[in-house]
Amino acid sequence: MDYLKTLNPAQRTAVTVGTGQALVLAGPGSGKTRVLTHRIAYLIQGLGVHAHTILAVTFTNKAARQMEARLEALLPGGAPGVWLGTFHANCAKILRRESQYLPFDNHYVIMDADDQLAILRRVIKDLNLDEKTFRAANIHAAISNAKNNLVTAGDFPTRSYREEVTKRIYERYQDTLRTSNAVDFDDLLLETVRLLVENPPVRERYARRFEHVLVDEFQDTNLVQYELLKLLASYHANIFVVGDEDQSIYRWRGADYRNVRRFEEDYPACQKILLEQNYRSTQTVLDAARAVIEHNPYRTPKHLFSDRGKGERIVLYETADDHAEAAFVVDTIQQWLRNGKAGGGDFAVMYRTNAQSRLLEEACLRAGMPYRLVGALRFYGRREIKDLIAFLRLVHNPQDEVSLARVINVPPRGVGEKTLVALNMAARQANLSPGWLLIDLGRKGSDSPYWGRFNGRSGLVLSDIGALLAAWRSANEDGLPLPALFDRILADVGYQEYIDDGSQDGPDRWENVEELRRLAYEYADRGLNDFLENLALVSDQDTLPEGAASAPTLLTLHAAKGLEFAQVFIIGMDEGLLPHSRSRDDHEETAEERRLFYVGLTRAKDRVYLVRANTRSTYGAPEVQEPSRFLEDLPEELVQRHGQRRNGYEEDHRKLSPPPAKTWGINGSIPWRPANPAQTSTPIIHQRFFPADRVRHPVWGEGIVLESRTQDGDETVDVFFETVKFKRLVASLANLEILPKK
DNA sequence: AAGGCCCTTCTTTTT
DNA sequence: GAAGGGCCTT
Repeated sequence: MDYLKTLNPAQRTAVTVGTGQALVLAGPGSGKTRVLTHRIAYLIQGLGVHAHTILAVTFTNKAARQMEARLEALLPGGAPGVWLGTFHANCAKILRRESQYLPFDNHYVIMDADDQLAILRRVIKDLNLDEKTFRAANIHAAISNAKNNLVTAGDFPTRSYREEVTKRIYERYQDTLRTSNAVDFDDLLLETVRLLVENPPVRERYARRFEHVLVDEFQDTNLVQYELLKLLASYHANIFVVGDEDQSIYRWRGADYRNVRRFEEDYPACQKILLEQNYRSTQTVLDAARAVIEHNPYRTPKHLFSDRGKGERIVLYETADDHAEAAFVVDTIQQWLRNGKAGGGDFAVMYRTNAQSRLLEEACLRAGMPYRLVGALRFYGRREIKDLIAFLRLVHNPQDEVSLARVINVPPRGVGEKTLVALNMAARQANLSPGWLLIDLGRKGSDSPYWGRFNGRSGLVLSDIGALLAAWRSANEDGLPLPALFDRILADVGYQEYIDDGSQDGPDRWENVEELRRLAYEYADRGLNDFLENLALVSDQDTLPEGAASAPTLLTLHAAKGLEFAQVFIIGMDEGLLPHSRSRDDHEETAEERRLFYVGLTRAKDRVYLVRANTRSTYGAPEVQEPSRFLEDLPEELVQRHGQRRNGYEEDHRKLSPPPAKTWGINGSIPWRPANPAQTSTPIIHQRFFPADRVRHPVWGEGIVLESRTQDGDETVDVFFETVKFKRLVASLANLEILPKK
């Protein structure tokens, strides 16, 4: 067992800990995933445990895949048979197998967030409720929250009018799911728990099967997940969990880091192992991160240490506005790339909200710099993708009312509100789902008993659609391969002509369809069911191509968990963004925002840049921003400040360089010279340009110097030109002429 | 029934 | 500054 030799003592203790319960509290970069994979390898190879009796649960598909890859490296042939996947994927698998005990059959479809909102909007309308008072999104949150806490529609409290109404919506929503032969994300977990609680023989079967249960990111489990684990481990009670309270960032999804403490109470004999050696970051990064996280109450103190040395100070850079913020990030990265001291894949840019990626993308495009964007794009959220998935879902499960409503008139074929209502009415009276009624209409035409329920024109149109659906279903049952089915649907409805309609983004949309088609090819031998299940459970966060990246990565702080990069930019270090305004008044939520910042900081191996903007456009209009309160937590000696003024040292600064007579620059604010010269600068050359200097460029004309610094034997000047706005120039090449002060 | 235009509203974070 | 909904016209 050579692989044990590569572990440090604490890691080895964790990997080889005896049976029973183990709680591994692992700081960032301490080899958490390593411990988990080695543990599995040790169980199989060292203790002779059968792979198929091991259940390993992760939160993201990305993490699951990563573990799979590492297992393959560790064990010859990998560890096939291990139930390795996300909570949701493992539950889907169990539900599919045990559908005989469930209120839906094994052709059930999984409703995503958009589908859920669509159902709720309709329910709210059907109940004649005011859509402003009862917003679908809020109701959705309430229902999801209930489900995460094991509260079913029947159990939903009615202490207030609002709760009463919510309960009614919840019930109707649940009815729609069932008549659609569907579950939502939360049902996957809740129904599995219910299955195991209500059917002792089934519980017994799974509990006996899973000799070992291992859990990653345990701090992010919610109550349903915790119960599920307890049920699954109820026979052998071998449960090995790994987590870090300080990295709990999914409270809003019901995650409760106190499950860590609950675990210790529920399993008093559990062995607790701390992993404190960090193999990722410099001591400066760790010290800064600790200074931040120590402001949070109720946590297990940890002493992370690193032997990587002190490293570079954290750069705090302030810009005039959000455009300059993005420009700074892109320019800085490009500088590193140009001098060959870093590769594109060394960089990550992190932000609190997806909306912040837009300006970054634009800046990258303008600079001609390739980048990888995680999430945000919402490939699966695109109209054309959702359309095609809806067709496929209908073939798989004609009861899916959400999908039917989505595509019954795609491409437009004359089915409007009236026809749809007629269809639904007829279906309800026939005690049949609209989808099945449609198929009957398609198969029998005017001989169908339902034909008479529609006027001539809509009857014709509906039976046409029904005929298509019926034909697709038979083709699928006769074993038509998935890609061929996909093509057939495209051809039958004339989808290409519909989506690539000569408009500007037509070709892009069609390209997306082809991308989905390519994906269908990969599932050719696994079939429609697996394809749909994966589409539902694989998120946009997982679309990031793996392997050595050569371009900077743009991602949210949430998506960054579990990853590491040589250099990390965290942008939007402003009050209202981080911490987010929605969490301002709640201590627990502010604490979570702090953990989010902590997660971001600890992703960095070598360098951190914290960037903020003095004004920023949130909706449309620019608004003045205050620096994030978290910046105050950083010890001054770990930080280098650059860019615009920052309260505190503003006064000193005025003495050093008198403000120019005329207000210039962006939004009327005046950039000043940094208080401390850059640590990295090599003062061999004499600095020629200073903030607020007026300069002339042969091409771009007159501009004003925002900032200048000497670095790597040259002087880099940031200039704001009237013509082309912000530019970063190398002084020796740019041929800049200094103009006399006005 | 469909498409176009204007209005509002909105933004956390994701399986 | 986008996307969805409501209201208008064809």
